[in-house]
Amino acid sequence: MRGAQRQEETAAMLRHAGLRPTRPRLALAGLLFRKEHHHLTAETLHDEASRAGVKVSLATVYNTLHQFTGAGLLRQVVVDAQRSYFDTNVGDHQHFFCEDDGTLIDIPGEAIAVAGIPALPKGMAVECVDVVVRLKRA
Amino acid sequence: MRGAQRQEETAAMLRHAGLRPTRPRLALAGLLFRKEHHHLTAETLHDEASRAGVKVSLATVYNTLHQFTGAGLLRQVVVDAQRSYFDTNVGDHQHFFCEDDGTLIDIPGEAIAVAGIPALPKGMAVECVDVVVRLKRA
DNA sequence: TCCTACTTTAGAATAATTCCAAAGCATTGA
DNA sequence: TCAATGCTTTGGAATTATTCTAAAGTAGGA
Repeated sequence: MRGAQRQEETAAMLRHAGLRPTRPRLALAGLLFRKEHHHLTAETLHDEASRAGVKVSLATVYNTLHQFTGAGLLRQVVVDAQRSYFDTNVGDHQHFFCEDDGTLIDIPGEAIAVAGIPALPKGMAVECVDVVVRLKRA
Repeated sequence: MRGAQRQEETAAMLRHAGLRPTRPRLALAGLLFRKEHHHLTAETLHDEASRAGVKVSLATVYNTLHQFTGAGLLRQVVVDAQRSYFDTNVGDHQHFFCEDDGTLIDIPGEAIAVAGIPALPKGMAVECVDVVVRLKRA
């Protein structure tokens, strides 16, 4: 049975991340990682779950997204003061952001390069470098 | 009288930006541009105004910050889903962001460089490129 | 199976920001 | 200079996204 096997793989991934493979986490992970990379918000994932017949509270969706982000399974992209996206692609890459429709588009990590970051303040370490190229209709 | 002259300069700046030099706008501009560049939030500017004896509503602070940003007098820096800063430095530069204390530190534009931005989606133009180097205590 | 600690949940609470309709001014032309 | 006109400001309510809370549920080990 395919579904069962995938579920077991997902459970292993969660355990590996130090998270118990609970029903909500398995369901959300299933929705998040079933297909190619994409960008989503807590709200859209919650809706998607509802549509898929999975009943999880919005609070759980937020908890799960943050836990997954902390575990390196997701990446959070802040583009706007009122909207924050989660990206299932945690590889090296950056984003275009269309201000008109709020869409995110990936920029491959091989393409883009940031050079010349100055010496860091004492005792600090770089966690990540986020580049957002903001676009608007010409 | 120095104050009066500066006020007139500020008024000219606002008119040039297509904004009527009203009392609230003159007062806030005075606070914003009186000293070297800095980073602030609507809340901190509102507090600063109160302390300076200027009575403006928070709504007006928000309006004014957005109008100034639209006019190119300020730049908005989004670092966090719940906090957005305004920067009085609209010149070419980027930022370090200390996740621990929520501080912003400038990175001079001469220092940092972003290369390899791919072809833009049809009909789109780059509005700006924002780089945030996220730091945490080592 | 039972225990314990980790999770989920619904709904309240928070925080930042925007909306609203009424009252207040800056500007312009007579 | 003065009034008419339309842009502005205001306080408070409304909105939105997110987090908190306390109680009920569940996974995993002994």
